[in-house]
Amino acid sequence: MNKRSGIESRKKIIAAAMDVFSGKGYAKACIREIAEAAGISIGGVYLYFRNKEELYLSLLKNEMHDSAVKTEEIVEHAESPAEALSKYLKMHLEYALKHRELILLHIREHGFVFGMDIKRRFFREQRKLIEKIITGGIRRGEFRRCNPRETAKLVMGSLRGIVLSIALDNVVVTPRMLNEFILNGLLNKRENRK
Amino acid sequence: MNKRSGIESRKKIIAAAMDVFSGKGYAKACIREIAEAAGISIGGVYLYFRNKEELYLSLLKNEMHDSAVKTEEIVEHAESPAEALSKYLKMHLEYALKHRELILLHIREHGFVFGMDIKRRFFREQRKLIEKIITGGIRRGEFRRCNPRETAKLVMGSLRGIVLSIALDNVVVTPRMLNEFILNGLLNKRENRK
DNA sequence: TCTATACCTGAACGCTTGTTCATGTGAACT
DNA sequence: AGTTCACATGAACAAGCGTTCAGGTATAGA
Repeated sequence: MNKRSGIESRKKIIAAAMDVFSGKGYAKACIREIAEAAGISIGGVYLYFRNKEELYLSLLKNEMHDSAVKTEEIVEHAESPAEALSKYLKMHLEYALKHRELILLHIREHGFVFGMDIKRRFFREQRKLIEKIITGGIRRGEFRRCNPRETAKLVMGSLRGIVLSIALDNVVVTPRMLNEFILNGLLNKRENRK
Repeated sequence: MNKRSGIESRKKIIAAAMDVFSGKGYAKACIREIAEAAGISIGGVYLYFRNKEELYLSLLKNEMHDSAVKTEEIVEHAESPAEALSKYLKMHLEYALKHRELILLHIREHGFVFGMDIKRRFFREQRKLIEKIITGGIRRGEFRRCNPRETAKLVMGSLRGIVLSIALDNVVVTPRMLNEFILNGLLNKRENRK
């Protein structure tokens, strides 16, 4: 392992790119800024990544992998569907608070189509996970009857909006609030009006 | 009113810009494409709008006004808070299905900060509207006890995510599904486990 | 018809950005 | 010390885009 290995440089570029892309979006992030943040020359970036797009996609893939591992793990150990969903939501929220980079998966870089397959896969897998939880919850009588697939889509859509609001607009949301909202909805079932 | 009035040209530019910005986002939309779609010269666009940013902001303002008028109207005539919210959600969904342009208000052009005051105002006003509905619903016993302000934020965040999913990813969501989701949440209150 | 003015055009300009490539350097090996 | 090769540099290039501006035209009024 020689001293001037490219491995370190690659890592630096990835870290810098993650920061710049997360903060500025794909369009406004420029390779010069990433290179500078990485302490690498502009031409040096191209020793490791064919182009800007490939760099971005590389980050997406990393992020997706990290995220997927975490969510499966957490949900695997829950005692009930409601708890599983709670943990899922909590994990996602906390991750969003600590890792701005998550928004790369949630955000839709308007006007750019590459990476859509990755993002779609991320959403599909997350949706399936939630669907599974919902289906289990219905079977156990914990969740009301509904179309698990469609409902999972709504949960994912909501989560996306909320994660984006947190990451981009500094909205404050606690896991408990979110949990209450998703699990309980708005109607007052105590009254049992319907 | 002379024949070669600038009024028509201005309208054409606005219509074309709305289409291009909605479809491509701010970064990828270019003045040349807008000019061509409007049937106006590139330099002609600058007779009416000082620059690209001003054009975009002009669209935001129009869209915000249109949207606000519609929502106030609909909610004003509802018989109950639950109905008001249902109508609000329905209107928003249907509008999103028919008018892609709505996403200009919902989307966060990552990396661009102008227009944020407009978008924030839009969100604040919508949130207040929803908060009012929720507060009324709680008072009437229709909605469960919760913090109306925080919950309104969650409703808005969710709606944003869902609208974006519809507009950008062609997710299918019916007003009824959304309504059920927001009003009922997931828990099975029939069981009254808690 | 002439004049003034509002509307209009599109080539040119200047800037930015992604990318390339000629050149250089450090490290390891002989 | 000389050689090789992986890593690295940054000026230069080309393309794209926002914007400008010299020049043109249509319209209305005198």
